[in-house]
Amino acid sequence: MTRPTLVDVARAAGVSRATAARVLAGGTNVDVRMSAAVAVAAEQLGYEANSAARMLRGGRAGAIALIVAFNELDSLGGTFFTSVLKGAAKGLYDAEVQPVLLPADQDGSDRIPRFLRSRAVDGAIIILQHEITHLAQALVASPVPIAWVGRPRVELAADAIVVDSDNYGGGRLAARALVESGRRRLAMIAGPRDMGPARDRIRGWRDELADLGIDRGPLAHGEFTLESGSVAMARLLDGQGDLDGIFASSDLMANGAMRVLQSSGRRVPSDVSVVGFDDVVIATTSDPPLTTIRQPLEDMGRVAAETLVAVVQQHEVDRQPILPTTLVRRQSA
Amino acid sequence: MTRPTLVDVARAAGVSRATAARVLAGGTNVDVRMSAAVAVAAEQLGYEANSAARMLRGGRAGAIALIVAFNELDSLGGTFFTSVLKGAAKGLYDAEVQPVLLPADQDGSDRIPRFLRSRAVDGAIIILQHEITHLAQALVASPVPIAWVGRPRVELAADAIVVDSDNYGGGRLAARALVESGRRRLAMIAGPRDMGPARDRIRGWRDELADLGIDRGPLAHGEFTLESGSVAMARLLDGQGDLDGIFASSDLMANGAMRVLQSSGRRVPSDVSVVGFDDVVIATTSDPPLTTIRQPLEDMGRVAAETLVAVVQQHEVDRQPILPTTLVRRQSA
DNA sequence: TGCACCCCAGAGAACGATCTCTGGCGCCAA
DNA sequence: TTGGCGCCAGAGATCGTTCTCTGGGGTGCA
Repeated sequence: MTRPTLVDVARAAGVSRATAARVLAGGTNVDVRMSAAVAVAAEQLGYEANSAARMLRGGRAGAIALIVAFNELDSLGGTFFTSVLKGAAKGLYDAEVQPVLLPADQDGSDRIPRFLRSRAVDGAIIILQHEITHLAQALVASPVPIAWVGRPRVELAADAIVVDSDNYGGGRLAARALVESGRRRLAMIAGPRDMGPARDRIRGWRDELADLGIDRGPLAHGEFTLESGSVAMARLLDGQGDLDGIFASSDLMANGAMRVLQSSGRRVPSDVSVVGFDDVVIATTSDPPLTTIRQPLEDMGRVAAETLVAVVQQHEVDRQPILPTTLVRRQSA
Repeated sequence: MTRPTLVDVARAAGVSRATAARVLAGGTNVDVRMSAAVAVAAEQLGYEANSAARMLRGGRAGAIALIVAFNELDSLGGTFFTSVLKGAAKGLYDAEVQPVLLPADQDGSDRIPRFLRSRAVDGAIIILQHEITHLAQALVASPVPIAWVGRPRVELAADAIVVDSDNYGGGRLAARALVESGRRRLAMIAGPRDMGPARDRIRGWRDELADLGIDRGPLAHGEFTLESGSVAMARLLDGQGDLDGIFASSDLMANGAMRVLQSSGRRVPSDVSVVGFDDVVIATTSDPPLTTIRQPLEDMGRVAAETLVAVVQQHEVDRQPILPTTLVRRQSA
C-alpha cells in the first residue's frame, strides 16, 4: 500500500541508496550493470521520487503560482484571462514546472503572501485586468520573483519582470486603419484613465492621427466592459452625431458600441467603421465580425512563463519584453 | 536572505524547536509566556512553515490537481470548463487546499500519472468534456483519489467519486417547457451517442413526451459545438420543414441551430421555439437570449472539490452526488 | 612487481517540521 | 518530610532525497 521509496528501489537492485539516486538522476559514472538493475527495479516498483523530499533537500519547488481573478474567469471578459492563462500554463508545462492557481479576489486575507513565503512555489505570474490594490502592494515585496502580464499601476523595481504588448503601436494601427478606409470624423472609446496600457493606446492613436493630419476627435472613457462601451458610445453620439469611425480600446467595448450604433439605426461598417482591441473570441462571433488590434495574449502568457522560469534558474534574459500588436481585418472596418 | 526556520523562531523566543512547533500548531499545554514569546518571534521574523518539510514529515500535500484541457480553455466552449474550474478552485480555497493545474491535452506522455505518483497532490479533479481515452485509463488506476465532473465513458469502480447534474431531469424539463408553450412539432439535437450524460438527456426528453402523449419527433446528433448544432439543424430542416420546437443538448448547439433557423427566414421564438442546455455566457448574449436548462456548473466544481477533500480526510460522504438542473426562461422559448 | 592515481560505490549528513519519549519540577497527600 | 503523580519542556528520531566525503579496488606506468 505504501508507495516505494528510493531505499526500496536500491534494495531491489542490490545497491545502495546513493547509487540508485545517481542512476535515476541521469547517472554518469555508474557501472552499466548496476545502472540497468536500478532502472529495472524502479520500473517494476513504479517508483516516482517524492517531490517533498526532493524539494526539502534544497532543490526548487518546481512549481509557479498563477495569480488570477477567479470571479472573472467565466464572465464575458474571461477569454482575456483564459488566453493568457493557457499560454502561461503551456509555457510552464514545457519547462516541466507545475502551475498552481491562486485566487486574487477571494477576500482580504494575506493568504497569497503567506503562501509565497512558504516556499511552495518558486515564483508567481500575475494575470489581472482590474487590479487588487492591497495585493499589488504585498506582491511588490514578494520573497520570490514575480512576473506581471500587463504593466500594473503600482511602482515596480527597475528589474521587475513585466510582459506587455505594444499598446502604443496598436493605437497607431487602429488610427491608420480607420483613416485608410476613408473615415475622417473619428472618436475613441478609451480604457480607465489611470491604467498605463490604456494611456499608451491613446497616445498611439493621437500621434498617428497627428502625423496623418487628421482631427483626433472626441474621447470617452470606459472600463473595458461591454456595458461601459455602450454607455461611452451613447455619450459620444449625444455630443456629435455624425461620427463615422470608432476605435474602442477593447473588443467588449467595441461590441457595446456597435449595439448602440445599430439600435440608433446606423449600419456597421457602411455608416460607421468600428475597430476593437484584444482579439478575443467575441470579436469573431459579433455581428458583423470585428476588425480589431490583436494582442498576442497566449504568447504573452507563454513569454511570462519562460521569462520567469529563466529568472528562477538565474539565466540572463530580457525582463521587460514587449510583444507586437497586429491589425486583424474582419468586417466592422 | 535565507528564510527563517522554526529553529530561528525558537532561538529568538528562547525556547526549543518542539515548543515553538506546539505553539504554532495551535498549542494547548504550553505556558502562556512562552506561547506569547513564540508568537511575537514568528511575527517579527515573518516566519511561515516550509511546506516541503511539513509534507515530508507525513502530512498531506495540501494540494489537489485540476486536470483540464488547456486547448479548450479560451474557445467558445470555454465557459463550460471555466465555470466548473472556478467552482472547484473556490471550494479548494475554502478548504485551504491549493489547486494545481494539469493539462490533459498536451501530448501522449505519462506525465500526469507520474505526477500523481510523486505525492505532490492528495487527489485530482477531472474536468473534461471530450475525453482523452488513454488518460482516462491511466486515471482509473490512480494512486490518489480522483473526482470526475460528469460521468466518463470508462468503467469506474463502485466507490468512484462522480459529480454530475440531473441530465435526465433536464431532458424532461426541456420537453415540458416546449409543450407548455404550445409546441407540438418537436425535434431534438442531441450530443454524441456514446456519452452517458447525452443519452440521459435523450431519455428524459422521450419519457416526458411519452407521458404527455406528444410525438417525440426526429433526433439529430452533434458534438456540443456551435458548428455541429448548425449542421444538425440543417439536417433536421431537410427532413421535415415544419418544426416548431427544438431542444438542443448544449447552448452552443442551440446557437448554431438558431442561426440556421434565422437565415432560413424563420423567427425565434415566434415561428420556432428553441431550448438549450448548460446556461453558459453565450445563452445571455445570443439574439434572442436563450431559454435553457441550467446546469449548476460552478456548484458542480465546488461539490467535486468538497467531496474529494472529504475523501482525502477520510470522512464519510456521498461519493456520487447529482445536482439539480433547472429551467431558465429567457426569450427563445 | 610495486606504487600511485583515478574511478566508482557506499556511508553519512543535511534539508525543516513534527511526533514520541523522557526527564524534571511542582503539587498534593500521607 | 517524603513519595507519587501529573504536567510540560526539550532531546531525539523520523520522513525520503541528494550531496559530500571516504575508502577500496583496479589499472597503468615506471
